[in-house]
Amino acid sequence: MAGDDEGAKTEPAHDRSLHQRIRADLEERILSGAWSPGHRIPFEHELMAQYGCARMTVNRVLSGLVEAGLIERRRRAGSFVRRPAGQSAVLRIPDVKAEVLSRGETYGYELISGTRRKATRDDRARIAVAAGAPLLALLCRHVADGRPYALEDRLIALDSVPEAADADFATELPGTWLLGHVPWHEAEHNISAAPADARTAARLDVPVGTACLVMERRTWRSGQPITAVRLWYPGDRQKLVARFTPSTAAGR
Amino acid sequence: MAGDDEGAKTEPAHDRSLHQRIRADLEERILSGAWSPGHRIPFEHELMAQYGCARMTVNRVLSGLVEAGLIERRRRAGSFVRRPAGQSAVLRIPDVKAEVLSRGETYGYELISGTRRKATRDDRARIAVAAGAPLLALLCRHVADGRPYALEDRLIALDSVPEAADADFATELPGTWLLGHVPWHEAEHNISAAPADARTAARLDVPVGTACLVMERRTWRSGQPITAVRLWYPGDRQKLVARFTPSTAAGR
DNA sequence: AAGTGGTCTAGACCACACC
DNA sequence: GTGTGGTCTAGACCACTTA
Repeated sequence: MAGDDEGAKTEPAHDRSLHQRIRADLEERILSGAWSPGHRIPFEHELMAQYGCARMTVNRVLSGLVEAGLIERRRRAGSFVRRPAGQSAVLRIPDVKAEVLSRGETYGYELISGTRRKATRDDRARIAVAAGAPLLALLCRHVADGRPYALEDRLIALDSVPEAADADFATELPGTWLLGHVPWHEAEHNISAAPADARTAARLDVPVGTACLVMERRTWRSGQPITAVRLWYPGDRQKLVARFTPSTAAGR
Repeated sequence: MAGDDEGAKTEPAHDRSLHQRIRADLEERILSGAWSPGHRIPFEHELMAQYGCARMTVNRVLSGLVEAGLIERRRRAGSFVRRPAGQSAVLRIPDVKAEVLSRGETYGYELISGTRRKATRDDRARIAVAAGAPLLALLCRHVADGRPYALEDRLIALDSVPEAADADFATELPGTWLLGHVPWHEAEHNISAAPADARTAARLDVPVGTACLVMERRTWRSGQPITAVRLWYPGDRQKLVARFTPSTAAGR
């Protein structure tokens, strides 16, 4: 009969649904090392018997473990604990304003310059638009507690986002504005360290040559470049934090 | 009858399974902006009718979209396209050897020093062990094409990984050895920029003050600290690359 | 009260890999 | 062949939320 899942209801078991409990059970065994990499975990029909549930239920759990990168499955052979491949991490990059406010500092923003121009050779190394395509080039400063916090050097492809030409970036953050107008897009981040050149150092109010964290982000939507932004953070003021939890991040 | 999924077999449709095609359909609508944030997507029973399939099938798809952070669901109300929150990215941090080899350069490794000591105050700021707990402190150099590539400054908690005392880190990479002995663990990464101090600069063969990317990683397993490592990369030689694909990374 | 999603069942057919 | 996972069905009961 449908619905009379014995294991699930006769034992309330902390409110979690059956598949969540099975998932937690298996994850615990894998992450604790009780089942080390390469170990063959029970077949679906064995888990069905152990938990007294339908095959669909254990299948759902195992599919989730595959998606999380914890196991791999081979027909006829079974399911196996994966070896964690390399190190992956989920890096959260909040927008600069939220970042400053979360540090309990006051936030300020200034548009230093905003110009419209046709893509130069240098621009095209940063953002993959056609030669001569119209771009909006912005330079802004983010300020925390009155001190320069980060310098933002951004290009926006006007072919992809023509409305940007009419936006007022003196009052609205380019990143926020873009998220509102082009909500979902792919992104690639490049993080490196570089010494501040004379102009950058002046704008950040740090000595020339100060080690800076440079975050470059290029985003596009279905192949169309949207924007390329370079953020300069004086190294001692900024840290990027990333957390890695095996069950969340796939090691694939 | 079970198995006679009309949509799936009468139209082979590029080999993908039914739920994969539904998933791709919905994702395309969301990511293209056709369904913008806040939009209510069809109810499960409507999707059942549209695709001529069982409710379980569309439910599976929608659950996947929730997990991917693309939609949120509310009982009685429906399912809604989420607004992408902040910027998240999946950062892959390969082990240094793989990193060098993937650049097509030859890889070399040297153990500069390896000492066993009781945790000092400074150590305990980096790795949360008890005062006086035994630590293994390693200093190693990674070499690419004969040039110093990165400096690795690592602490290993011997209380958590006693076998590390007997490992030969002159020949075996500490990171690789640890992955083999403590396969799954949580990690936290801190990425910043700093100028190379005199000793670091000498070991990396760069001028003092060179902007370096400093990656600090602390890992533990069920609360037990395992290792803390600090990797110094001369800024101009190293970039961390992260990609963000909405359907992969949850914006939660 | 009604309608949504959340979960689960007990089957089924199929593809694939190994024997 | 045989046994595994991959997928799908046509129901079902329940919890929750909104009207």
